[in-house]
Amino acid sequence: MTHARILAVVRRIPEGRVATYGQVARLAGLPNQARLVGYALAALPEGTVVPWHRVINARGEVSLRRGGDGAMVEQRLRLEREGVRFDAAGRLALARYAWSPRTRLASTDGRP
DNA sequence: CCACTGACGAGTG
DNA sequence: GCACTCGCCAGTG
Repeated sequence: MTHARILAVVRRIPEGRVATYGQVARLAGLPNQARLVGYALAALPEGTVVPWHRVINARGEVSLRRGGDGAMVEQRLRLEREGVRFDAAGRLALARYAWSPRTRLASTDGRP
């Protein structure tokens, strides 16, 4: 199932890092299928343990969902709790928090 | 089987 | 940066 592949990738996102929908899709072997990632996360059964809050859109912001802004706020709070900072526009520095499968943890990079 | 929906992305003007 | 279009596909009724 495609959902399983997607979730497997999401589970690998380290704390304090984020990945875009498109990136997750690619890592899951599903290039150009970012929508599926969103769909897979939207269909998450309650109680499923995956860091869904670490998945954001390519603009570097938390995506709205059909349910309302409640969970959107929760997602942002969870990220801030992990050290991810948002600017006034509600966006985060993708160049700084974007996760690379090879980068792993360790380096807090952000500056060359 | 068909129509519609939806946490998106990249390209164009 | 904003508005619009097109591509892509699993679920649901």
